[in-house]
Amino acid sequence: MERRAFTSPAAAPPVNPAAQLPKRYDFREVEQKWQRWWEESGLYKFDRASSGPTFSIDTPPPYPSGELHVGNALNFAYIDFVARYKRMRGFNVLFPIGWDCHGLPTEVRVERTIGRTKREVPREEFLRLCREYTLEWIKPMRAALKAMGCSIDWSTEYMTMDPDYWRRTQLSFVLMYRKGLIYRASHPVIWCPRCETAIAEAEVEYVEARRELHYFKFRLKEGGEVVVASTRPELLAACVALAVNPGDERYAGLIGKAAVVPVYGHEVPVIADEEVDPHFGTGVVMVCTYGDKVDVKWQKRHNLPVRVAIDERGRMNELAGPLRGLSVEEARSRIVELLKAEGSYVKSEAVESSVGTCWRCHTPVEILPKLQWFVRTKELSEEILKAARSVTWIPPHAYKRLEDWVLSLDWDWVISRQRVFATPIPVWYCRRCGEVIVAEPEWLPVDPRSEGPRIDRCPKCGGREFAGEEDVMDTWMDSSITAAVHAGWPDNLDERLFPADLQPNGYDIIRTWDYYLLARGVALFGKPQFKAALINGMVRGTDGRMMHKSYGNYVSLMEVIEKHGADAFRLWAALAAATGSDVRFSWEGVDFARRFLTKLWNASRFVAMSVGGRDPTSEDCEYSLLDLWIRGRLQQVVERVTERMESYDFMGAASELVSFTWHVFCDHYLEAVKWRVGRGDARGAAARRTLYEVLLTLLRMLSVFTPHIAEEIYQRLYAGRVGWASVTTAPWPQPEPYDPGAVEAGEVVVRTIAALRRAKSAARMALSEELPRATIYAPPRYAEVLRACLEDIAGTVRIRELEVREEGRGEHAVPEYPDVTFSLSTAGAA
RNA sequence: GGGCCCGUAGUCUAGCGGCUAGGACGCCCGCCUGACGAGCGGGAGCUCAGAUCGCGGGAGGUCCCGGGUUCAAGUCCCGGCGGGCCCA
Repeated sequence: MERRAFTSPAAAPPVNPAAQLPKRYDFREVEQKWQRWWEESGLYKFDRASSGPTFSIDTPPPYPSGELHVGNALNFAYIDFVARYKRMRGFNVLFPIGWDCHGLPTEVRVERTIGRTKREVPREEFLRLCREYTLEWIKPMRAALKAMGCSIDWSTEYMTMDPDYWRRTQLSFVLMYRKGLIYRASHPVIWCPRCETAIAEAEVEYVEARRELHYFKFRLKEGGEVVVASTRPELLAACVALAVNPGDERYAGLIGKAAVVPVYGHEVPVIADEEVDPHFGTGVVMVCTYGDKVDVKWQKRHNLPVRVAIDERGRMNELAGPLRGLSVEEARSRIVELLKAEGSYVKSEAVESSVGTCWRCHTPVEILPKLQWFVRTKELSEEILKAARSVTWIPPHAYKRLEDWVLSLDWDWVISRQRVFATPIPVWYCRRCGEVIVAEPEWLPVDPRSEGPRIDRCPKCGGREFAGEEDVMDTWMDSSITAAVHAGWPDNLDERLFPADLQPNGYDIIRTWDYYLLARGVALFGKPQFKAALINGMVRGTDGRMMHKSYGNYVSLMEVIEKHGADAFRLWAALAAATGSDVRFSWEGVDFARRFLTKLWNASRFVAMSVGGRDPTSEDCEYSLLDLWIRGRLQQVVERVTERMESYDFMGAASELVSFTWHVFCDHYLEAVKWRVGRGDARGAAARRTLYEVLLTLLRMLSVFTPHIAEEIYQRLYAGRVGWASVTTAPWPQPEPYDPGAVEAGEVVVRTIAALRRAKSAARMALSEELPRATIYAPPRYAEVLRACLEDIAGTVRIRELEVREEGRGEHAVPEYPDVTFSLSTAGAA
């Protein structure tokens, strides 16, 4: 029932508000304490019943890799800044969390962990293991998000591998199929012959390799011959054309003629294409289906036939005739022999080329045409761009990236994968007539790999036997509907939350995450799934390169948090670089942030000490000019910080807060009130009240970046008198009217005090040593305010007798106000 | 090859047409003040240290190069050079 004690904001927070602040700030203990309390008290839960304005965040579900890296952390830091700020601005914030579970990396890791491949284990068993390990790998990541102090509503947590999420993904498939936006067709895919699966372009690793470039002759049908160079002569059987550059006058006469493929004897046309490099080889390239990605493009562009010579295991098939049954490598040397025997072979030379390989097994990949499921994204392009233009992009040039991507797309989106751990495609085929049976919405979730359709007969031919689709969906099919799912789709879509107010992600996934979300938004809902996209930069290692374990510049988030604390990390993240640009990790930067927190803690100790057991808000106050000055300066800071938070300028907001707290509040104001803060009169009370209130306002704003220390100070110093359960959900400070004249006048006083202290120090006097006498010379407009603050100046600098004169000049000047000068008389002098 | 971003002191970073280009780290010098170094003492204080708490001061910059627009350009335009990301 401990939990119950925490659920009510009225329950006593686990600190004694009257206690003095300990000498040292122990972030290890403090941060965990508040993280636990925030979560257990449900402080950051989205309030479904509330009628207030909402703010919904489409949190990108992290991939359960086992460790939250600093890149994720930067993204989440930004999200949390926004969530906390909006909450304090009075919004009912939805900050959900989920896990994007499916995918090849998990399959591969599971295989490695159990030491067997997915083909050596029954599918059900393998899936069970994938789920189990995913749960394991989520644990440390969930812990890291909590250790960062993210104000996530954990009651929303979901996993894309949950049956309930499957249902949503599959429903989106069914709805899009019904709209005619999904079709099945044969299309080339990148194929790993060792893994026997299609893989995504992103999973191909290009390696530089030295290969033999073979030169051999094609006979022209009308007579004559042409020499072609290729690194893959074994694909001659799959040759469907020769291509030359249209600007290459050597071959101008060749275009349109027919050539005869050596060894095989079939005829292929000579075509012209701008993309042929006339300087490579002989300038004549053979087009095979498929040697590489360019072949795919050329085959499509020139409407060439498809001839497949390689099978799924990477062996040559019947079409390859004499090469049949050989592996690609064997076939390559064999065809060279055959060409030589035929007299078609010319020569070979070594060239450097990049070879696509499977990132997990490093086997060179092939391109094979396969029956696949597609989304008609090409024809949605215009609508997608229209939707994208209605979104606010932060920074604005992020839109350009998306636009370039959309316009450069050649193919529709292939959504089927020959894998295991993913959402199944809810489709069956009639064994007799091949009819496609797509699941009805009420059948979902369903796994056609182990379940049949809920019909007895094929609606077309009456057949009674069905084959379930073995292929599964691209994981982007799961994660491209998150905004809608967060808002309750399909069961109870909350219109207030959809489209999401904020879509935060890195620029590296604009072409995937943002693009797919937009495409699916348009396809399913006729609108974008988000209103604003906040695009963050990448985290680089201390050496400036992308952070990668293999580069040795990897820094673990948990290491940073353990050494310096979550607040230090968060503040560093805010200060490291402008929103949207890359940030370079630096231990010095984190250390700087931590030193600021020490400063804030010490300043708060001073305030606590000054206030003592009194209630500073109920004493009679006689404000001095300096009190009005700091209050005015604070208002300016509130305005600026608010402005910067509104434009997602975290660096601007955080540095404004840091420099004001440190270099205005501590360096000048605190020093200037030390002499009177302990006095029992109305001037002492004014200083105490001002210290107390200014610090609270700063803590409120700082809580966006450094919630733990802000909460600790608030709970110890303020919670007993102020009614907010937590400073992190207190109202954001509103700018209040202030006296600009007092700010201007106070500045003179503060600068004069600083100059006096410097002069005293230059005279090798201890600052605590009393100066017998000093005279300030100032023109009338300054003299007046300086006289009004005579006590402040004398008290702070410790001058027994201080006088302000309007005539004459002293030996030292105040740099900021050259008209103001002064003289000190050190001990002994008159 | 195409698109986008970037190029500011030894390092990192702000600056979005206008006072002597801000800030941080590092470096050098000085200092100790009623929150903000260590030890001793009941305390005024004393001792020590200062890479480790903090304060003050200082050195350090052809704002990548070349043109142009402008009374005025890190800041806008054009062209280079260099770096990065994405795509081909």
